[in-house]
Amino acid sequence: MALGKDYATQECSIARALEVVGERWTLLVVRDALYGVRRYNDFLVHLGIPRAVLSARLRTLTEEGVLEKRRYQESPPRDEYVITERGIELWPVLRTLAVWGREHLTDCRLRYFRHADCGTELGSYGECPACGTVVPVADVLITPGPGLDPDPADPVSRALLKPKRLLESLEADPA
Amino acid sequence: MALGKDYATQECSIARALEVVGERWTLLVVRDALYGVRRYNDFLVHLGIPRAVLSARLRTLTEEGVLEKRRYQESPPRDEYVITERGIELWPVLRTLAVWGREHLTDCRLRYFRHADCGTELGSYGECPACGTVVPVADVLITPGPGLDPDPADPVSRALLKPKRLLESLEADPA
DNA sequence: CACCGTCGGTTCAGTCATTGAACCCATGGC
DNA sequence: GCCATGGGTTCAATGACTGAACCGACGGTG
Repeated sequence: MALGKDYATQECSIARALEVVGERWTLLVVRDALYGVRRYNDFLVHLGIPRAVLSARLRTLTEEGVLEKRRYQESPPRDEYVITERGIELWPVLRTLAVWGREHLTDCRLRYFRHADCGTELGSYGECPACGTVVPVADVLITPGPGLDPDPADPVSRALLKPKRLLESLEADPA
Repeated sequence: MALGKDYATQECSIARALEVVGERWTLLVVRDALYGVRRYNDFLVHLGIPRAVLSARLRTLTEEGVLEKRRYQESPPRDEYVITERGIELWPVLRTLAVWGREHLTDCRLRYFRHADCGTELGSYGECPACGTVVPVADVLITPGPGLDPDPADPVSRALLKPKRLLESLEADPA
């Protein structure tokens, strides 16, 4: 957080969590990482975030163990940021935020989260109403809704127009 | 949010939600409101937040329909801020944040959330494992854990040392 | 070899939010 | 008359965010 350091006096696991993921942009970076975004430039164009802020967020998220920086080619040296187990466990937070935002703030469906096995839309508690089970993150299928711009400018948004599973690396061809 | 306005380009209900509750302190104000805090001064001492920021947060949360400002006595005029249905629906977000913070960031249990009817601690999905039902917010009992300071300085923290239901107005006698 | 483009950054000046302290005002109690 | 309480506002200083510019390592092209 770091305006006046942190939520100093708060004995509360919510406050502790917000010290890590409560800064501006941070949860959107985690969202993108869950969506399969891994490369600096993809975060950059998809979020429209200043480079300095992105660098700072990637660094602290890596230090906190939410992302892992991984060399994926040697020449030229290139790193990607992959979400860790600790980051994956933030999915319920993002899912519940999405539910709240959808119910109260948007008038048109932007995305659906579905159970990949059967295509049913997830219920409010992250369960599959058809199968009656809680759906693991890797089995969540994200599909576009009617409210989404059908021809977005950046390649990451274009790649997200196709249904895909969470966590699966996103291939954004710049075409 | 309002550093550079908002998350302008994001077509995403998570981003919309964060525009409303993503600013520093905002989710902690909502947490306190769910815990039963209603009065300006109680928020102030419990959060240790600058007065100007608290006033700003209470105003925007009221404008967004998360809190409702209500006159509770006429002379001298006194208002309280009561959480609305829209605010209550943020409970899953705060609960999942608390679960994540507890799992990854704290080494000692600070608070328990229990089903008031049977005393069982809530499961990861907000359900009562004993009764097999999702527990409504008003039936969540919040009880202190071993990691909590047994003799806190401010009256709100002292009032929260006793088990109480969420939403129920908190009586913080200044004693 | 010269030149250009890409990726993943850092640096920097300007703007805007946050902080903490001080001040304010209406009312009530002594 | 005087102080206390609740609920604020104002203000200077600090520090985070923004956007643009710059940079270095490489690869590809002519």
